[in-house]
Amino acid sequence: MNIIRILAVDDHEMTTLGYKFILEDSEFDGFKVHVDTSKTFEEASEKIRQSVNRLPYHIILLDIQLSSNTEHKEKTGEDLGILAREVSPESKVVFMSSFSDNYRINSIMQSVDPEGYMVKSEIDEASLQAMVKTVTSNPPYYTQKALAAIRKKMANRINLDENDKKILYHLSIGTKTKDMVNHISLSLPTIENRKRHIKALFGIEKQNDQALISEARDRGFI
Amino acid sequence: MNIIRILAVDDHEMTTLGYKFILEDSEFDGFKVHVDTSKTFEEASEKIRQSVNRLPYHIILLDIQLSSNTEHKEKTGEDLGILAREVSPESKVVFMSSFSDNYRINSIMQSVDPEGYMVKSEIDEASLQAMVKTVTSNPPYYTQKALAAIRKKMANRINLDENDKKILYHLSIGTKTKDMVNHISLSLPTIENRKRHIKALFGIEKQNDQALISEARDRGFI
DNA sequence: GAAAAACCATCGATAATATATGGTTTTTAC
DNA sequence: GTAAAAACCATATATTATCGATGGTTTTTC
Repeated sequence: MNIIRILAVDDHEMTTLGYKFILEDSEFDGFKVHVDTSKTFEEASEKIRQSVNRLPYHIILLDIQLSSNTEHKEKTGEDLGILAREVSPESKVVFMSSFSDNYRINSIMQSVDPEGYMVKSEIDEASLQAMVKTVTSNPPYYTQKALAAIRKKMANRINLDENDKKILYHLSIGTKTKDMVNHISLSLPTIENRKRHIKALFGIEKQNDQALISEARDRGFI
Repeated sequence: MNIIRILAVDDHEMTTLGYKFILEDSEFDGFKVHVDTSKTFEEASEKIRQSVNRLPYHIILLDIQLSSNTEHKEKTGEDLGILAREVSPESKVVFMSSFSDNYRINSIMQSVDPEGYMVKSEIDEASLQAMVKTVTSNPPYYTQKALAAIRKKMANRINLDENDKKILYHLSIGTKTKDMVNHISLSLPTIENRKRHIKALFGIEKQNDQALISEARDRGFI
């Protein structure tokens, strides 16, 4: 009987234990599952590094929000995914996240391109089992909310460049326009100009920022 | 018992009859299914137009390749999808296509943004039933091959404009560079320049067109 | 090996973008 | 309500990117 080795990373131990108990008790065709767990970025990256010398993990399950030992640098599950791709390219990466917003999902789809993305509210025994089967045999596996976000993005004809997306992102988290110059390498008038330009693209000229944010969210940018 | 009204459009009658027999014989929770069929663009568009005056179709299943009565204008399932969106916006649109190439799927995701996309080789009784359930309650529904194409596209950081995509498309169907001026409103030197530029973006400078095509296919553009 | 096509480099023209400046309108905070 | 802050807008200039013309070299194709 083959063994599928899984590493589950989440700062809430109950969550990873849930995955472990469900998956190790499940019946699969032709294989059994073994689940390791980690609670921090450092612990998980160490386990991934060590695993590649012996038997790499088949699947790595990652929460996005991770509490870190070394508080000064905030490392997320996304960083862990990027690291996993580098040191353990054979492993399938699956995100298990509370986030179902477009910006996050789009970002992860580009930086990691994971074999799976599950929104936590949609995870249950059946979907966990289906995820393992699909990811090992015929990826990808996305739950419905992740799919809906992906669909929104795909349906979009408008393609904004990196700076435009940054502007929208900062707007959405409440950064003041005049402070954006500290995060984006553009001058203030240019940022104002681009905002006006994006509004025109969205067909919401002469309206305030709230309209812009809500339209951008609707179109899957944030 | 509620009735879910479906219109299935395919120029091969056997195919639509297959959908009809399977779905009308299926057991669903709380509803039954009735399937109308059409073989041509004209017949289907007429049925859709008439339906909105009485009871619009809940779901419209569209093949992409359609033979047309009036041979002079080639109307495809994609055009029918666009038309359906206009005249019957309540209806869910699902493509049932042999095409699983990225260019086609991307194009349809942008022009129609369908609630479902099924690659024909992946259609069976179970997936048909799952599609109807998902599309009516919580869209979208994509089969694995469609999902794989969508994933490829999403993972792409590079965004090419319409002209670039046209160039790649024409390359892929064997159009000669010097003939592209007839299909794209750019001069020959500009097209050559853009090809060089795209190659640079893809990291395949100083290589021939075959490499460009294969890289573009790999990245989900064609 | 000759013709066709693709490829490349340079250059002037054009269009898009960035930024500085100075102003008006709207929000926000007290 | 009012003063300060922020957002918004218009104009002008500089910079950059893109286009397309020309003429050449290299590679394919038959």
